[in-house]
Amino acid sequence: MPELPEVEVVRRGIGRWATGRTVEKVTIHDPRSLRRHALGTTLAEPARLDSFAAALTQQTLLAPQRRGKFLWIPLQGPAAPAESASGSEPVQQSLLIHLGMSGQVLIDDPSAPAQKHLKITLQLGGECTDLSGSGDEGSRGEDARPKQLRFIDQRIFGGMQISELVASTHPSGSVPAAAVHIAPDPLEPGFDEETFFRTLRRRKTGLKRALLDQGMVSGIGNIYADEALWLARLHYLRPTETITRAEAARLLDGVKTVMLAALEAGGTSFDALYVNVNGASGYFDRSLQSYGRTGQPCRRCADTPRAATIRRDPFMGRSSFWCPTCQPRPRRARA
DNA sequence: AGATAGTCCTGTGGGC
DNA sequence: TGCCCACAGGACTATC
Repeated sequence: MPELPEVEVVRRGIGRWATGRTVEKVTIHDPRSLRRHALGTTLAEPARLDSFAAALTQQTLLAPQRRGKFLWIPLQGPAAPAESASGSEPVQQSLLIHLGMSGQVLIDDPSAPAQKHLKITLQLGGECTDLSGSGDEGSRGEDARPKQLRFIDQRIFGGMQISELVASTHPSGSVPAAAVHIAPDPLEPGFDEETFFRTLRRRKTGLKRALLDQGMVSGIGNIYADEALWLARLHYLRPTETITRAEAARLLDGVKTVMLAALEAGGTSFDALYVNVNGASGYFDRSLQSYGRTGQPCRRCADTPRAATIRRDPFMGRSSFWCPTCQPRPRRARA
């Protein structure tokens, strides 16, 4: 399940291989991946899909951005004839991508066979202008060959849409309108711990529910929520209004620790034409401390007199994993 | 405002 | 072997 680290790996991959390239052709293999595109407009279905292709065609892909699990590519139109007469600021559009549960983005050779769950293909021309890639792979000549950006999604919880950029505290200065309700993520330079703490205290809900609320803090999914809570030694049902400043700091520390570790494990794995994603950053199998470890010994208290095994509780239609010794259940629990 | 339930999907795996 | 069903998950909507 792609959470923040996996999305960041994808962002870097797209930046390395697609920045500066121009969309020459858009193919929609499955319109369900555009479910959220042009929502709220009165466009009839065929026109709605056409508007996606039209908004992208001949646009240049600028450096991709991310907030939480939301990924977007700002678009730049063909050099417009002097339009300053109108005086109004042109609206800048972006291609907004969410990977959902099973989304992948690949940069592929056009001749590569279609993947089983291929949903959208962008034919890319031009040449990649990103200079951050290591010089040893992807020579200039290779970068100038036609490529395809492919969106693949087995379960179709993810999708693409065109969304206009609006001013924001995001480091890039803007976010897509369709993602304005998403809070800053803990790895964002402007993330404010004090705001996080105060928002948390004002809530009257359970700690994990708050962590999963993307409007409160973004980028955290079910897996990393459990891992961060384990690291911070906090129970997932702790009422948010009882969290102390020190506990909030510990929690954020846990969130950042697990995300950075996953990023390190997954960030090295993407290679030339395969912008890896799909959750499995390589981190999952090896380093998880609580998630999915039902009945297995907790690695922290294992050698103590109170050694416990990881428990699994049903929670919000999914599961919560926790250690009864390290994360004692509060007297007053709150879902 | 917050809680809850329902919706969108498909592959996997357990039970029989 | 094969069928059925529960389950997994993020984000959004509707309803209370």
